[in-house]
Amino acid sequence: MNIGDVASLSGLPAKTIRYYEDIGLVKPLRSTNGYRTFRESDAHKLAFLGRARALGFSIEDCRSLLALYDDEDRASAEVKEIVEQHLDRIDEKIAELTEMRATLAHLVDACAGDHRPDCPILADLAMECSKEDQLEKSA
Amino acid sequence: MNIGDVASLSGLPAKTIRYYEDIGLVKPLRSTNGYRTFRESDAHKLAFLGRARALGFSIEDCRSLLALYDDEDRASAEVKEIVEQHLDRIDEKIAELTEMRATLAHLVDACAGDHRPDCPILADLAMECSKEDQLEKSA
DNA sequence: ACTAGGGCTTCCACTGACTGGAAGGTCAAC
DNA sequence: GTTGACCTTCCAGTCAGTGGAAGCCCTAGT
Repeated sequence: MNIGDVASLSGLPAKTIRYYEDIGLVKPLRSTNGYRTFRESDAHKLAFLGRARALGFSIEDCRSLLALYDDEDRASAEVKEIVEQHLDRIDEKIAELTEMRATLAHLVDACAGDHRPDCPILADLAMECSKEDQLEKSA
Repeated sequence: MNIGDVASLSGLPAKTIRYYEDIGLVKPLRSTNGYRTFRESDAHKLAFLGRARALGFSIEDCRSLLALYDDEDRASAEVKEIVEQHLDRIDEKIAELTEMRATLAHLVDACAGDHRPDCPILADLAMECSKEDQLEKSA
């Protein structure tokens, strides 16, 4: 298989596949004309990578997961460990975004959004607020 | 004020402040020895930037918000527009992460996480599944 | 035999928003 | 006068690709 074939099979851009070879995630053969030649197993690995990346795993996580995938004697605990850590990072991000969301929604609500210059959003970002507001915030 | 002073006032690292000058977000003066000299207004802008960045606004959003902050004749609608768009992007991200989270949590639940090699997580990533499983997934 | 096109190759530069570090100038205190 | 903290610039690296240029390879059509 040439790179275009695995690209359509895996859904990954050819550029990305070349990059994955660069960083050692796949090791396709080369035919005499210099073209990369992908085996079935390479195509599987690329599809695996595509799905792992879609689930938000970092490249280094993917590298570990691929190694475990290749290792017949792995302990499933090792896999689970990686996934659980990733899950924790996702939970942190969701919490962070949710907090931002709440603050922003509050600001949007408070802003008239008309032609006048008065804007509680800018006021808040600039912290042009009274002592009461500050106490309220720290509470 | 030197850069160290505004750094502690704004909570931003000095490196970041230099970077913000590089990209034109702040324009401190220079004293004869070459040191940056920050005015009160610069310190305010940096604090503004710190808060906007903490709320997840991109640098380009920050640039627009700062311009509106400086513009006495702004319409608050312009500010609100930027914030609402940002809010939409955040909602998208939360939705994306929440979906990932659900899939991953499902996988973690299904994995024994012991010394044995059998691992539904890897099986799923590899899509080593029967026709029934595929139907179940697409349903 | 020639040419057009599509696919493939490498290499370099760019993204966002910094961060780390090296090499060196400046300043206040001891 | 020297130590140490602070400041300067510049270069390189982060993460995970993406875009583009220059050039080879292969097949189909004329």
